[in-house]
Amino acid sequence: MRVSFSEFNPQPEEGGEKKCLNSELWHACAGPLVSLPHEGSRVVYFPQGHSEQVAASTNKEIDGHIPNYPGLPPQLICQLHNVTMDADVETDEVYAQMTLQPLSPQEQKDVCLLPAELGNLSKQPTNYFCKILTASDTSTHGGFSVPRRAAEKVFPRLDYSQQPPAQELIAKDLHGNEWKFRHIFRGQPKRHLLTTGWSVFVSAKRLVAGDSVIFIWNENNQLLLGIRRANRPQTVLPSSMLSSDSMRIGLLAAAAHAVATNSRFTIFFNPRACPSEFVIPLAKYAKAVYHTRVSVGMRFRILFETEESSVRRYMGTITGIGDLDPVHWPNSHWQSVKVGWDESTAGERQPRVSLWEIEPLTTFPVYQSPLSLRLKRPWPSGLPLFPGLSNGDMNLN
Amino acid sequence: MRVSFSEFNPQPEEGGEKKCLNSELWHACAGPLVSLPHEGSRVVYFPQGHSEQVAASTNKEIDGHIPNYPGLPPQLICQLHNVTMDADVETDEVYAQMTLQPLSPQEQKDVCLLPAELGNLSKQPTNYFCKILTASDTSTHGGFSVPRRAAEKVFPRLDYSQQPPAQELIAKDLHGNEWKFRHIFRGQPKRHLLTTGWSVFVSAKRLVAGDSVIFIWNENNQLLLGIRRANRPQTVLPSSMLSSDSMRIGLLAAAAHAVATNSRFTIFFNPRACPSEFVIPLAKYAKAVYHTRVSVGMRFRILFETEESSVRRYMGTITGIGDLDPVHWPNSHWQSVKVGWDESTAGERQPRVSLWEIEPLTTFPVYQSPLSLRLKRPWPSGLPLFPGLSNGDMNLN
DNA sequence: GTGTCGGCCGTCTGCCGACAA
DNA sequence: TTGTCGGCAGACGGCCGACAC
Repeated sequence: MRVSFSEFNPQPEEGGEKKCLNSELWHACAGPLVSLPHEGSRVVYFPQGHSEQVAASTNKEIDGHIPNYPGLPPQLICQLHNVTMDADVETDEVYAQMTLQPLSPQEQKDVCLLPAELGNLSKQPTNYFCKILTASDTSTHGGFSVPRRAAEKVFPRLDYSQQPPAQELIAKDLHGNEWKFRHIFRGQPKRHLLTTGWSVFVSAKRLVAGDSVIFIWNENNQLLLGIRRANRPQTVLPSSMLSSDSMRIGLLAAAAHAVATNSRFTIFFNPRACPSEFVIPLAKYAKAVYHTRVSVGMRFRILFETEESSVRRYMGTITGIGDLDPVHWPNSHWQSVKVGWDESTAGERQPRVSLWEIEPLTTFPVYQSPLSLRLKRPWPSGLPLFPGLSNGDMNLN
Repeated sequence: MRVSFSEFNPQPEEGGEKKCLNSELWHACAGPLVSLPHEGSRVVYFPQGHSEQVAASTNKEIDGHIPNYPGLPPQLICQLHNVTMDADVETDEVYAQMTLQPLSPQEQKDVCLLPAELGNLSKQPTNYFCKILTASDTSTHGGFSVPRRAAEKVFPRLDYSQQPPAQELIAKDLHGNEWKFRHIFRGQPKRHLLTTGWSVFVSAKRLVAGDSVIFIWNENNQLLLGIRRANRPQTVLPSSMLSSDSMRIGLLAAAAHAVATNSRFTIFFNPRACPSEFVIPLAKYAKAVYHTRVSVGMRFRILFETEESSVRRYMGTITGIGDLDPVHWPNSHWQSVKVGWDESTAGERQPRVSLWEIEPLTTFPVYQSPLSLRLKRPWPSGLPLFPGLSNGDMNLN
């Protein structure tokens, strides 16, 4: 039996909208913790974090100093004009392209939060599964063993009156290319397998054991297929196009140029390669910086992604508060919190986080007037204190 | 019979010198027209040409404007501290990494040419061959057919008393990895073939018909093996790391930063992707700009590389002289000569060249005092007129 | 429930000379 | 001189249930 899904909805995503891959598939590949700010909202852009992504991608050790740039503040309030989800042509790794426009000095003074900007939900799809490939899955000797719950939840139901039950699946990858697989339920004990078509997919995508595949059954009755590669540190290779110094200067200069000319600039966000998100919704940022009281010794929790692509909590204690790089990026909120982790396995966890990444634990009543908040150091000049807001105007939650 | 060459010279290139691949192999892959300036010499760097390389590599249409950068002149006299020949890890395409330091304003005034800087020879090796792969060469059905003259010139001589004559060849690729091939002389009529080992090389390097392989028998009795890919314009893909705008700003900012701080910066030169060399020996530049008289209507010749990797002459006529981009890069010598080509097949040839690329044809006595030269427009401010030089001091051939 | 293996075909790889351009 | 092909033998791909964890 041949089951075709594309006939129900002949490529709707290439209709009126811009060419942009399926949002659910993108988020499934990006992971449960990754969220993208909304188009049209205002965000805070951190050149320092952007530099870290480039440094991580070029495999250039940060060696302590990420240079700053004359006239470029450590955080930049921007209008987010455009967000495009896409995937690398070579590796299928997902990335987001964002077009940012720094607010003018006048606009920066008039900042007040809009309710629409509060939403920052990562719409992680539910009708999908993600499996880490085993040696047998990637071997040429056989096919792909589908976990039973996954097959029953995501794949179209087999006709079990057949012997053996089987069907043809057609799945679209991140670039819209279709892949055909024979889905069969056989063996002793019975199990779901993908046989014919699987090996060509593995070799075409150059998958190895440890990489993951993601199948999504989306609302248009289409089967989508993404991949997520295992962290192979040596994969990142030095570009032979531009020196890493030029790249790091380039991203700073592009932002500074946009500030100076009140124009737009474009950045790429690679969720799987990037240590931390460096484009944060303005409301999330403001809430964390102005409405969260932190101090040394305070306990907090944070979310991390597990190897199996689910979410778990880690607990830790704040051990210090201060600039990550006081020389080049003074008065930055980027990873300004030094932390220690509860679990010994957390030795590889980053020793610094940003305020908006953590959830402080308080044992006493939470309610505090925002005006009673005292930052440990003065607010950096150039960023307004939201003068249009008084106590109670910011309904954050 | 197994012939091993590496035993004569166990990895000498990784001894005292820096990790740098074989110069002859690099030049053979780069092509006969590509030359690299010498370490320690002075060069002229053209940000405009560098931008063109990046634009060509990112597949971003130049759309007329390559932005300039405040304080960055269109040509920069630099000390060339370091030249490293290397090859891309993914594609094996050769590139050169150069470390440049702009001369200080004082040094720019004291520029005078040294005899050692005159040499700019491309040491193209002689004991090598380059073959464009046929469909049969890249098919899984068979091996590699070695042209007879090539095998006799480059490969170690076979023991023709054997039936059939055969040997094992070991060749090192651009990264120093060894590849083994069975070299046999058989068939009716007799011909040289590479059989066992060839197909794994083809698939590992992802070679297709039209690509070229290069075998070199170097002075250390080692067999070297390079590849040169056919021009596949769609191969260049948009990087998902940095926007092309950021890259173009970045290379300019890196150079400007080096000028401002009197420090070094690093650039990459991709000879196969780059429209024109943008780091030119100072002597070559000076000779072309000061000692070559050009005018509209003058005939000239120029060298081009043929498909078979040899050199041939093209003839043309100068149709205009002036800035390529008068708005962003005024008073630049970069591709300041508009030309027309004699042959109709030259329609795809670039319509502009730089002075140092062409050889003007004069039917009258060539000797002219350099002081009699008159440029069509004043020398751009900031670049000295070699004040230390008088007629006769510059012995430029 | 699922990862790996032995068994067993069938297809494709890869070496050979024939033949022609 | 060399690009492509038919022929052929062997290797590997790939589908199956067995079996163990």
